[in-house]
Amino acid sequence: MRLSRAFLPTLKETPAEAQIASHRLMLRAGMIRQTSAGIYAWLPLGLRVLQKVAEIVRQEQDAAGAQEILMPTIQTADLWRQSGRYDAYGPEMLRLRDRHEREMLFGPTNEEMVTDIFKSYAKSYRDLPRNLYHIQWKFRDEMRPRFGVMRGREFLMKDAYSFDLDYEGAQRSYRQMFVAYLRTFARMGLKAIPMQADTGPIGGNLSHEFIVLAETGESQVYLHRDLLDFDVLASAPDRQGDLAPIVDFWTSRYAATDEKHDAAAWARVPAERQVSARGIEVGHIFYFGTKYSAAMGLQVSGADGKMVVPEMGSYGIGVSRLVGALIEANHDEAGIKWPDSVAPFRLAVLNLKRGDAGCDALSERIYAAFDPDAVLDDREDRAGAKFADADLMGFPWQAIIGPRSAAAGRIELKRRATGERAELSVEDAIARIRG
RNA sequence: CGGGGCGUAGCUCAGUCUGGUAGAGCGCUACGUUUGGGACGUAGAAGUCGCAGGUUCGAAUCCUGUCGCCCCGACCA
Repeated sequence: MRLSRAFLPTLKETPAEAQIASHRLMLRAGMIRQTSAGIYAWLPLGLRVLQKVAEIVRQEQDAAGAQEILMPTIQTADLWRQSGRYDAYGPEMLRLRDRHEREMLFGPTNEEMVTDIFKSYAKSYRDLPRNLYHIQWKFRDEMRPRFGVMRGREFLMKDAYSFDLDYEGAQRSYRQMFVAYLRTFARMGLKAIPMQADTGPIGGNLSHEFIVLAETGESQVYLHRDLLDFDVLASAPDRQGDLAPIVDFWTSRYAATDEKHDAAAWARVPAERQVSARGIEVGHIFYFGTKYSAAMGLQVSGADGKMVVPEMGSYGIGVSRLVGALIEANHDEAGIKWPDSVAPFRLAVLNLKRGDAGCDALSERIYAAFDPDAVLDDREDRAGAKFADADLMGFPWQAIIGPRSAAAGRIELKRRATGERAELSVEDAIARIRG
């Protein structure tokens, strides 16, 4: 992408409405544009990140055996009346009427719908277990949207729904998702810690919130430092095998949000291993038994010929919220510092002297090596403006090409995250960026 | 939904108290000078002052209503 032709509008000043870093930076970097309270248009830079985040989520869901579908945003009230949630949900649900005065709604979640769909086809115990997920826009009419995409009304969410024959199976499905979540967030460079969450009327211990630590987090959290030190990606899980040991490792160390905080248990964590911090919830998994399967009339024939009501769980990841959380966890005064795996572009090529034969040639060479995963700043701007924009938009690598070094056939390579710089030949720079 | 605040140029804001024909900086356009961390000069374009009523000779300014947005709280992926 050549910046001289790109729609990547950056702002020098911060729009007044933005309070927290991620919101400020998303507006300044031209990632999003608010269209009304809690509702945003995603501009090219933001959309690329959103898609990269979604793709990592997708890969890990697929690896965990879940299968992608896509359910509609608009649902009928009838479906929700079957579960009793149409009346229970309250004004958070955006209710609509179509031209025939039929009652509709913009889905805040999809338990009813997925259960209804699954019910149409699943007839036998052989049709289980299954896990279906989709990545779709949701709407919750929050009383008070805030913090940009962190707490919007419309948001992109991955939600998966598991169907199992019995509680043992539901536990296995839960563990698959638990492990998939650990890997998903780790691949984005985030330390997301599973913390015991409210299980509502079901009870048990099969509900966890995945929390990313960030200064601007909405809730206070307490955890054992072991959980932060553990390298999730160091070994690949055996998904066919027993995942319980992995889950046990995470759940045997103390980790709780404010609401679930247990001072007595916390006191048993060695003082030097105690971490108390602010956190952002980026995922939530839970088992809810037969709540929806029973309400929606889902049952299948068991091996013994008797009808069985499947056990279900649901597993959410706030995809659009993650973009905000990623920035909260990776920024400085100058702007965003994207982790490689989710960066909108891997490299920014800053041609500091457009028209200089050496600068132009080197710029084009290194740009061509990474296009379309690179931007070329070929604008008619001064060097300072280019540095500022590249730092703001947070590309992991900057290839800085000025007449001084270009004359010697060399460029300056800067790593955004660390500020580290090196003067290299184009070939060496390309190799370094490829990693 | 309770409490508070704000709507004036693309952005950040002044002007409102005390009514008198619309302002600044940044950004944008043109030209010149600059050229490694958001340059400088000159000239220029750009605003139904959120919207609707009302008061007044005259309203961004006063009054009434309304819509929108932000912050704190309760609530929440």
